[in-house]
Amino acid sequence: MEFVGSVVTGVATLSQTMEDGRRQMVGLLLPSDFVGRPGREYAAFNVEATTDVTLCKFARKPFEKLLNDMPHLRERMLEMALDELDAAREWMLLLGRKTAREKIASLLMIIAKRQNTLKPIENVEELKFELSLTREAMADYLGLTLETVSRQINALKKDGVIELERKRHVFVKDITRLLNETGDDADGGYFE
Amino acid sequence: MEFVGSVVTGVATLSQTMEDGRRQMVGLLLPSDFVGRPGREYAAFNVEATTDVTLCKFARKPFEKLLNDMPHLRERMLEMALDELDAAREWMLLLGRKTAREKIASLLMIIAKRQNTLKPIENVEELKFELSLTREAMADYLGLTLETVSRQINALKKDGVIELERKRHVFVKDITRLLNETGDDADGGYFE
DNA sequence: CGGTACGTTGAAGGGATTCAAGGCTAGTGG
DNA sequence: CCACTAGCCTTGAATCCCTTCAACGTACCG
Repeated sequence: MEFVGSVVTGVATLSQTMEDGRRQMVGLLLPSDFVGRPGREYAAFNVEATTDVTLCKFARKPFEKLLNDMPHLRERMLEMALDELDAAREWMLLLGRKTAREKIASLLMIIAKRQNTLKPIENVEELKFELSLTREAMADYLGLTLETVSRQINALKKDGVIELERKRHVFVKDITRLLNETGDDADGGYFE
Repeated sequence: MEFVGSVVTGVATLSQTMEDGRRQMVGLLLPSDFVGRPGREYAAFNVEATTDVTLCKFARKPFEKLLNDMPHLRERMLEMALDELDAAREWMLLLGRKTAREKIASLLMIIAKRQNTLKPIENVEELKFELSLTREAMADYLGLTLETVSRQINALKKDGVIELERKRHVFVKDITRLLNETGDDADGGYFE
């Protein structure tokens, strides 16, 4: 924990593991996300890269000094922390109450949103993106087993909600169709 | 969302509800917890009091002004947000990977910790506290049904891990015994 | 005393897990 | 060049934990 930083390219995960090996992902770090916690010596969670990652890193101590000198930076940090908290709470709804199928659909939407920078153009109805996670990583994200992830992804494919290419490339013809599978109300903020 | 504030006495909850009624609690607000989000007009989640609550509240706009004038306040807000984020992540492990019994044990520990201000006296082995939540609220906290909550609480009682008085008062003779039921490693930070 | 909110308990059913086997693809070394 | 291995993914069958549905118990209150 000598450093803090920001993801520039690649994907990393934040996770927690129980003694017997059960694992839950608690953070998905995509480009622009912040890593580390100012004002804390130790790390509470495991950070792992799932692809090659380039990081823009700062030594923690000088960074903390910087926080004091630049009020805007701290303002930004607070904003980011609160956004993450909101995301964590959405995630809790997913983990606690959604079905396996809804979980998968939700994850696909989350990844799609983040990768496409989400232009607010309302006419976007198609979507194409890459899953940079293995089935196991998805399972850890969603609180499922990798078998269930595999089955549900293929079920969505069989039902024509998504199309797959080489297991990792997803193509969505009709976004609202996928949106309806997430269990979220209305458009889930996708078009805002 | 015209106000922000801090809980002084009582218990409130932060929750999210799906169209069909499924509900997940995403925040448990106990005395000293902060309510509301500076810099945001609308509320993303429902806040409900589960007991009578006294609140120390501030109009949001002046409070935001205060944040700019007092750097220490913003520092404190950031710290609180990051602590909440850590708590949310522990909660995610609970929701995604723990069994019903582990969930109940974990919830009991969480409430116990917060109500007893947790003196770091290591000799504490007994514990007595009140559940200010209904079975249904616990279910919403844990991502279970209220029936499962009821069954698991009574199972813990039958196994001698806890004792009950009038359904809401819990007495724990042997804390480590309860701790072992949570699925967390070691002491879960209880004695730190 | 009826009504309501909260809690318990039983029986049946189902969605996800567990266990097991096999397929696909890329990289490696003979 | 081609087995050969390793990592990832899929699929089936059986099992189990939790949910669902239903009935009943209890305490409090007008």
